[in-house]
Amino acid sequence: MTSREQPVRRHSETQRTKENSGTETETCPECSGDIVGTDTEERTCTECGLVIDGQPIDTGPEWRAFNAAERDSKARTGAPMTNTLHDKGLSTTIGFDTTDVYGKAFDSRKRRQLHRLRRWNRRAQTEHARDRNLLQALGEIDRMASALGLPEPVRETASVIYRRALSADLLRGRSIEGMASAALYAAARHERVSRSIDEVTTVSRVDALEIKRAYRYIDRELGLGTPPAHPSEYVGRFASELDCAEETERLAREFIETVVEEGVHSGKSPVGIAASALYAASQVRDRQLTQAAISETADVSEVTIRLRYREIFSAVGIGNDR
DNA sequence: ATGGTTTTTACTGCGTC
DNA sequence: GACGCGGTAAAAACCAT
Repeated sequence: MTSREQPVRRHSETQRTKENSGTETETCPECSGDIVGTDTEERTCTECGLVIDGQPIDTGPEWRAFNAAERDSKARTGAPMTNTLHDKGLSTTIGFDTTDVYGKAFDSRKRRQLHRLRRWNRRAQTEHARDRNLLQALGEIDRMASALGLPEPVRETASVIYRRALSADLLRGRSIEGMASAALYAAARHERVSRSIDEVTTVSRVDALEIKRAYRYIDRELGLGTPPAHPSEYVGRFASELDCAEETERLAREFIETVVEEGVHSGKSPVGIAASALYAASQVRDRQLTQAAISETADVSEVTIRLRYREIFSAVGIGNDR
């Protein structure tokens, strides 16, 4: 202990700085030191030891229980509210007691009735949950699709995929967001207007890893058999984003055709090939595009572009005469 | 988990404007 | 000196097993 006497006084008036700014910092009225402690315990000043509002709130129960059964019988509250359930956890559940409030056993007629009630109650709830789930997911798909400029048929396909996943019970423990993103990603590839995972990520509320995981899961479980993305699916967008010459884009597409026919592309990322083909084409024609610029818009490293475009050149039979 | 392949990161050096 | 490019080694990511 320090030799300094710690003053213990009650003081209910506190100065609050930064009134409405998220993190609330309190300052001691005596020495303007920092106040530590939460509502449930004593709050004290770190500098002078002044106790602020020293009447902690006990959030626990006011009764005591010595075993689980006793706790059950004394507790008057249930599970906390949650937003992860469609009804915030506030739905009715029909218990499994076989006795009425007086402890008298139900007759068989009553028991059958209860059984029916339980069943319909459960059905109504899960139907409801599914509807809400679907509604939210379809909304998300729509939003992301517009953001990515994907046409109507892709949204259709995405909804179908999502519905299939839902009815196949693939949603357990997975986020609606992630699943919706994955469904959209898969749909775009099926409709041959692929977007990269990275692109989907930019408009999704979940990260790339989750989308990837969800995608692989539904692709496998639903037997989607998603075809590999063709490099030329990316060329158009990259070209317009870089606003390069029409002719360069056309040449890039030619290169890609050749490369694909030769099979040089297998195993390599289609995005990288598309980017490199553009670079290669630009080198042949006007040399307007830099590796850095393409790397930026296509999200492919410059190294990869270098590696690929050399392969492209040798595949299309362009020597080192640039 | 593992191992093979591809991609990225980080860095260095060269020629040009 | 900044820029565009090439090359390399090592790390990281990816993918099938």
